[in-house]
Amino acid sequence: MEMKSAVAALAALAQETRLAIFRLLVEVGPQGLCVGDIGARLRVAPATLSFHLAQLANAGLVDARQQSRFIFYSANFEAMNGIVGFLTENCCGGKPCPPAKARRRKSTIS
Amino acid sequence: MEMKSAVAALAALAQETRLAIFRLLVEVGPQGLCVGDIGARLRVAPATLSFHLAQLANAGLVDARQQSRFIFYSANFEAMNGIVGFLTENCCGGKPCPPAKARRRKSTIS
DNA sequence: CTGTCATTTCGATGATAATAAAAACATGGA
DNA sequence: TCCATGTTTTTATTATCATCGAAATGACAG
Repeated sequence: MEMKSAVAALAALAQETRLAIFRLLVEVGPQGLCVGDIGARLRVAPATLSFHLAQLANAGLVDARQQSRFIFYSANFEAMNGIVGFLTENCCGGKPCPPAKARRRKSTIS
Repeated sequence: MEMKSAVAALAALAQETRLAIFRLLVEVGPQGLCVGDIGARLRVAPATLSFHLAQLANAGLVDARQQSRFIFYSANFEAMNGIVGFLTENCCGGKPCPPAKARRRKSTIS
């Protein structure tokens, strides 16, 4: 994952409603939830919810699949893995964030 | 780390200039860099840089210490650890993001 | 085809963010 | 003290974001 998509993914999660949506989708697993159910559980108006889902989908954090008349959104765990990996590699020096010791690993991004 | 501070930390990193600043500070280690040096290396105007550093500091991602006439900013690795931990626990189900086993076909209907 | 339900798009509005020039605020040396 | 330098605030401008009602789109059942 490079800088630009990392910023996009972080920005997608850096919003209370969207983070709540994503966490809910993580919780329910690969099956996901349809838009109406998400809105009902988080108390988000349809238009607002659609807006946030579009941003999450655009950032690659969620996938959408049509099932009957409903559209089910589910968390994309690979994308999440990518974000965690990016942060770990680029912002922790590759380790689970060491205790401020000599660090000379260089980042692999330009 | 709870939801609100997680959003704040993610928002602080969800900006190209700030992410670049933070990565630079991670790279140079605990010693950090003074504002002028950061600005010189990233080509950011003083006022803009101060604005972003304030946001990073406010989110707890960087620490500032005065040294002579200069103010050195350094990455706060614990805070970074906290973010990674939050994402892993809340958005990956506690695991390093599960395998692609239960993953269905990805039919994004954008 | 037609009606209905689920979701998205449109249009508008208030809120927040990023940027930079200029002024103000430190801090340390002369 | 006074000056020079490093950093932050102020002020203003511009751009982007979050929200919602209303209208439009899309999908299925009959």
